[in-house]
Amino acid sequence: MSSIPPLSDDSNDQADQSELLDLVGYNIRRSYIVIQALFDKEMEKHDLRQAEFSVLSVVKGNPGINQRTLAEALAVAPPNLATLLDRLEARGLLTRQRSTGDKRVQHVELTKEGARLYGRALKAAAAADDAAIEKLSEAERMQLRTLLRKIFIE
Amino acid sequence: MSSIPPLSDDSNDQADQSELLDLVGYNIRRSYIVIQALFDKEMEKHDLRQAEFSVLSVVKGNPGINQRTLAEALAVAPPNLATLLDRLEARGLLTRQRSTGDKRVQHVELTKEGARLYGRALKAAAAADDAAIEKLSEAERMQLRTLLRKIFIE
DNA sequence: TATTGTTATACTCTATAACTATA
DNA sequence: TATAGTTATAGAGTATAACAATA
Repeated sequence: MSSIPPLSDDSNDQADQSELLDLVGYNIRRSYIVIQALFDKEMEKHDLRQAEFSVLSVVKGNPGINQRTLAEALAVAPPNLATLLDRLEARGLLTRQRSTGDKRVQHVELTKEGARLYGRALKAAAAADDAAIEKLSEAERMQLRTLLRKIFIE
Repeated sequence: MSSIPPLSDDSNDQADQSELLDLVGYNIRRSYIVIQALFDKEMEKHDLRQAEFSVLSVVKGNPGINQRTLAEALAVAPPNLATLLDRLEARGLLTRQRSTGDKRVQHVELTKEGARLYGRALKAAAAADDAAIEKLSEAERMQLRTLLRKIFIE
């Protein structure tokens, strides 16, 4: 006489999450988790966090940018940008220079060392990016960037 | 004789961030910030955070799911799931029931109140989602979900 | 009065180590 | 020994209030 096994504790089950997957927001969130992990792992080598990398990038592309414009471009709150810049300045990666015109304003620029580090970090960032989207064709990658941009560009 | 104006403090400039925008990861990050803000605002009405909403959703779709499977499905660390469930259970939205087979396992289910709240919250979530992707056609929305899923589905 | 940037601080999210009880 | 779940805690990220200096 065979005994009836206990009800499954669904030990090896995969959960159905179809309602969540219908939401674009949830798909963005999950993708963000994956790409963030890959990015952080690459960036560790250069001792840079995401926000720090993006600061270096925008400062490099906009030498002498002021902090307000920088904070706005990166969607970072001004108090958090201040401490971000403190760290990067202490590491000798950038400089803050008081404006001669409006003395409230500070102009931010990369140092040579900052530009050098950013150059290396950009390659690492591109590598992480590639790893995350390895399953996408070149056309799909372009498409993805375009679609996402419609969400956050005003 | 006209005086020369001081160098621009780029007061109204927009920063060039083309190198960042080439990275899919950065586009995901920025979109995530936008959609998250819309989502949170909608969810406030139901006193639910993102992680709490996703727990309710997966439990509703998988009644009796155990915590390990739930944690894995949502990419939430077990200790954080435990405190998440504490709060939801204290609010009477779900129950944890010790398995009769394996007494280490707990089975999670929504209460009637939990199911009711989730029903309302899902509508709010869909509204936030729609607001974020209002510029996308139906075909583009589908496309976006498909592309993103290729990043985080193993 | 408004703006740029700072300091201090609090809150949330996420991650890890150490534990329990069961298997 | 390994697994399910918990507790405690630390860290990072983000947000707000109050301030100083300048416009």
